[in-house]
Amino acid sequence: MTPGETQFVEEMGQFLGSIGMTPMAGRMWGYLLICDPSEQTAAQIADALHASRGAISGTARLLAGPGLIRRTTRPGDRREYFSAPPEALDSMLASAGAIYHQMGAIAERGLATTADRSPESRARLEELRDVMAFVEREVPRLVGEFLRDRAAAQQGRTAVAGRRGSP
Amino acid sequence: MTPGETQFVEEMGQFLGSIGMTPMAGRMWGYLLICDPSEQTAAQIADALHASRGAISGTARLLAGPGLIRRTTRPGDRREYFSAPPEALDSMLASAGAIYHQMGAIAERGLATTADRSPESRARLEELRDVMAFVEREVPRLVGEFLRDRAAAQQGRTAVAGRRGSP
DNA sequence: ATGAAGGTTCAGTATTGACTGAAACTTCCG
DNA sequence: CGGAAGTTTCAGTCAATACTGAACCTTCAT
Repeated sequence: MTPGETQFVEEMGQFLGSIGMTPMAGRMWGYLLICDPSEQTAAQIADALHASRGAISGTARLLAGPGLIRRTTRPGDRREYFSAPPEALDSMLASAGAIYHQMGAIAERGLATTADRSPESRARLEELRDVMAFVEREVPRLVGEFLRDRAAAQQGRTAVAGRRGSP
Repeated sequence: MTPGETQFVEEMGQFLGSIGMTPMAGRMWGYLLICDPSEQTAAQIADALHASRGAISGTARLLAGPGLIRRTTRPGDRREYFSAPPEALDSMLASAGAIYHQMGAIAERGLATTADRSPESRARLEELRDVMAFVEREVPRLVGEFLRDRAAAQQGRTAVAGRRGSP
């Protein structure tokens, strides 16, 4: 890896580390976003990140859970190949949505346990719950829309690219 | 606090703790969502959460930064009062948006440092950047829309409530 | 079978960072 | 000016946890 790539990987590590994932998860995902070829073995990743195989193993499970990475195998090859698939972004936004869901659930439980309190007292929690419910409902719809549009645009671009360079 | 309220506060602490904030920040915010009266002094909060003054002070700065809590003062009262204002939700969603922004920025820097790589190699990062840009742009718009609608609904409900109970 | 290679698990370590509590600072009152 | 009330700062402690590395398990080739 070039110094710039190392820095990118490290930044992603710090970033995902700061929002609840482990730094190693960020590094591994970051590396899988820029590596060539796009599929890499555990040994290759461990080597590139100067990490132990144990860390890669555990982190791979962590990332594969919410679908951030894909694990593939090849006939006649006992190794596993990891990659950051295009669907990873959907998965990431989906798990972001899960956060809103959790928050809404906590608010709901809070409301249940303060059922006897004054309406003004409960208003804050009610608002929290309502906003979370709205975001949880609408954001996936919005993102789905975007992904559909982008897929269509991609198709168009490919068709144009096919005709490219023909004078 | 009742056991149920304590549990709510603790859940919020664990939750915000798990996504990058400190547990104490979650507890404090949770407490400010359910406390009565809605404005509380640092001493009251420290007492309710069995926490040190120092922790409350530091956490208050942490929460006030992104606007999750409001600090108010009263004439002839040297104490500061903390509360979770209605705008807190906007602020929260805004700082959630900041996360997408950060991610987009990291992707952008990654693209800058891999400028000489093949298009296929950079496609993953480009997609990440594009999706982040889209979410960062559209989600605040969506939320703004919701808040406006809710404000309007609130107004209507208040008018109806004023006529309530008159057969 | 036996061995090699890939993968997982887990006890141990090292580091991080959240919280405490005391001291210092600020602001207001007598 | 002296002091009391409130707040902030910070060094120190303690707990959480991310990572290492060795042992173990599994699968395939010879």
